Amino acid sequence: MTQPEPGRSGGAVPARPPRAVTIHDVAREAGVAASTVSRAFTNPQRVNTRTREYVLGVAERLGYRPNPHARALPTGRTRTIALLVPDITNPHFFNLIRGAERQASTAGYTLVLGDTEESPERELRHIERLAPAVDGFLLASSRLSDEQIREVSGRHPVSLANRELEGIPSVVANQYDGSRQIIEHLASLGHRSVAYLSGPRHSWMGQWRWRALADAARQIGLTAARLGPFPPYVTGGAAADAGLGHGATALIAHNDLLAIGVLRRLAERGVAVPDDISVVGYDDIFGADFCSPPLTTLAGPLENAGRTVVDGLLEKLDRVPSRDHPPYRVRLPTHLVIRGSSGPTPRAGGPP
Amino acid sequence: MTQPEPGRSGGAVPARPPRAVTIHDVAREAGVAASTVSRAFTNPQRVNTRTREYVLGVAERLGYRPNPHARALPTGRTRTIALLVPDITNPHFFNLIRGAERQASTAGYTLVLGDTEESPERELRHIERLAPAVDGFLLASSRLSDEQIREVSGRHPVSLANRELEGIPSVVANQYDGSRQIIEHLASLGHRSVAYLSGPRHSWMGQWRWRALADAARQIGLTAARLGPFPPYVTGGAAADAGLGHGATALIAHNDLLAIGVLRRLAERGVAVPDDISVVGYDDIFGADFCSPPLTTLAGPLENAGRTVVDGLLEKLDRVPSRDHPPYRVRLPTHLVIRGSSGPTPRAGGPP
DNA sequence: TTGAAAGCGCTAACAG
DNA sequence: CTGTTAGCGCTTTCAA
Repeated sequence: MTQPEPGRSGGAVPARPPRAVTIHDVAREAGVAASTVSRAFTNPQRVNTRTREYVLGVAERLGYRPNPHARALPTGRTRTIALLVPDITNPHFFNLIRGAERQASTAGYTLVLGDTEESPERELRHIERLAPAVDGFLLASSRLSDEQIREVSGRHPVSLANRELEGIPSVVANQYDGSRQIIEHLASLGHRSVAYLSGPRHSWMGQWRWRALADAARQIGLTAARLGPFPPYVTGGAAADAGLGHGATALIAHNDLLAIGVLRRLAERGVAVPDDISVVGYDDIFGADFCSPPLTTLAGPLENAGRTVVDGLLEKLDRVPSRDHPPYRVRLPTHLVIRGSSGPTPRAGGPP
Repeated sequence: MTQPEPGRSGGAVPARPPRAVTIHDVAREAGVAASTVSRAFTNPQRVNTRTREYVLGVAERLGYRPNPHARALPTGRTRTIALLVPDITNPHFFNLIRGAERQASTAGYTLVLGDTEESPERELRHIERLAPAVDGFLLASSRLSDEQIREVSGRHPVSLANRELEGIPSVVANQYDGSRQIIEHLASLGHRSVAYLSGPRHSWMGQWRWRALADAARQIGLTAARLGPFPPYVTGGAAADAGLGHGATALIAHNDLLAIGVLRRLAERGVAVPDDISVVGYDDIFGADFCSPPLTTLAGPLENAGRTVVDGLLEKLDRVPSRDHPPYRVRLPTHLVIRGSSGPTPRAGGPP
């Protein structure tokens, strides 16, 4: 037997009128004009201290909540921002999302989340759809071209994570230094030939990683090959076969998801890690420390990045439009977490 | 040298007026009244086919986008829903979130995400804050009491995931059957004494899990103890010590996060899994298949649950208020994924 | 310092 | 079937 739906007339709970208390209710109750109530909230210094306090008290007592939509209409400001990520289920983004959510929430903003599923078209469609509802966009690991991002940025406030573009606020983990750390680590272990298992063709980070790896390899004097692209998921195990075929002694995967997939495939093939081949990833995602062997990977401060990308956008939103201002651009330090998946080069012959 | 900010006057890109095209622009251009344009979008059948098509064409050409805030004002409907989860970074929720985001998006709704960080107070605060901006709430693994949920549900449309409450739409994975499967699996392996490592005190799922485990254990004739509560994170390794101290031959963790933490602690202690002790988890999260040993765990269709919880809410939102309607209540099937962390009971003596 | 009044963009009666 | 007219709740000139 189902009990009566609460909030319906006739139920145990008295059906309060669903209409929320407005600025007018407060005004009437406080004996002032609606505009004064409005000011008391949005421009406190422009109303007499005593009236303000009184009005605020009445509002409190009546349980007044400003209606964000009504507020958005005359001001054009919604106090909502959108975060678009290519893959909501990729652990890489978890902490980024959390950081962004926290920072937005702290600043009194609401965060809406969009999953672009690695598709530039979907990304644009999301932007299009969300544009009238939000004050700006946080684009994380955007799959758009530079052109497209500029275009979007010309139309709406934008802040970038894992991507840099002249004149647009951005935050990235320092992949250049990080990639060098990887190469140095591998070189110190005796490796002379490494392969980079690349991710999505449109991944800006990926291009950077490869460039940094190649630069460092050249300078240190070992050979680096770029293989792929491979899907940046644990299902990208095929990358392992490509790596094996290439003959490198160390595989550097586009991200940890792919690295874990590679680890698996290698295990299936009976290839020992790190004895036969070393594997390194990027991101230090959840799981990188307990896969087997635990993954050597480049870690970045993701939650921090999430907060920072929000800062970049808010800074832009609040900036006085007339003043010229250096664009907000942040590079966060990375560090190599050395675990069990990287080790000395296998010796060509048996023991001496 | 920084290039001029796009969208500023003086930049290379001409600064288009930021004012969006409205219903009036379309009306003027099409030579009809604004209300006709409005109807063409929201009530297509009430406008002459030819005018409608013409108007829609003009709107298209002008790049008209309805302003959701303006639309929300007279209707009270925002086409936005909020999803609140206790821990954004818990992989358990990833697929739930994705499912919800997809379903919402498909239905033309926008999803806003809130992280309650396992705190009932924060959960209420989020609801309070978001209430004027959304049409309803999706509460996943809510940490609120039944009382509190009823109260919230009396005030706003609510749909529940991982929780059931009379008269409120809900979706849960069938933990009862699932827990029985776990007990049967363990019993078939020869275990006679198991311990449940419990999670948050306010976890409704947790209480269910324990109840189901206890029932099944009693019926099948093995003893089950409830230990804890322990934090439901990988950092909850202390649960392993409690389990060891208790002397059970199988440990059933509140969730996979905790189970993975237990696995780790056990490894540190030199306790072999499953030879010395078996470990089972709940959720089949990302990583459960590649931790070591891979985790035996109860899997549920999370993405499906995400879609379903959205359906529950939309159904409620669109329901004719006057008609009595059976509450939308779904139980999704679960299945036990048997991996390497569960095995036969250790024999008391050595080999015979 | 405060009030009156005019919108923000859209919907929804109500006439015609 | 379509146009006119009020608002939705709030902000923001403009006067007083």
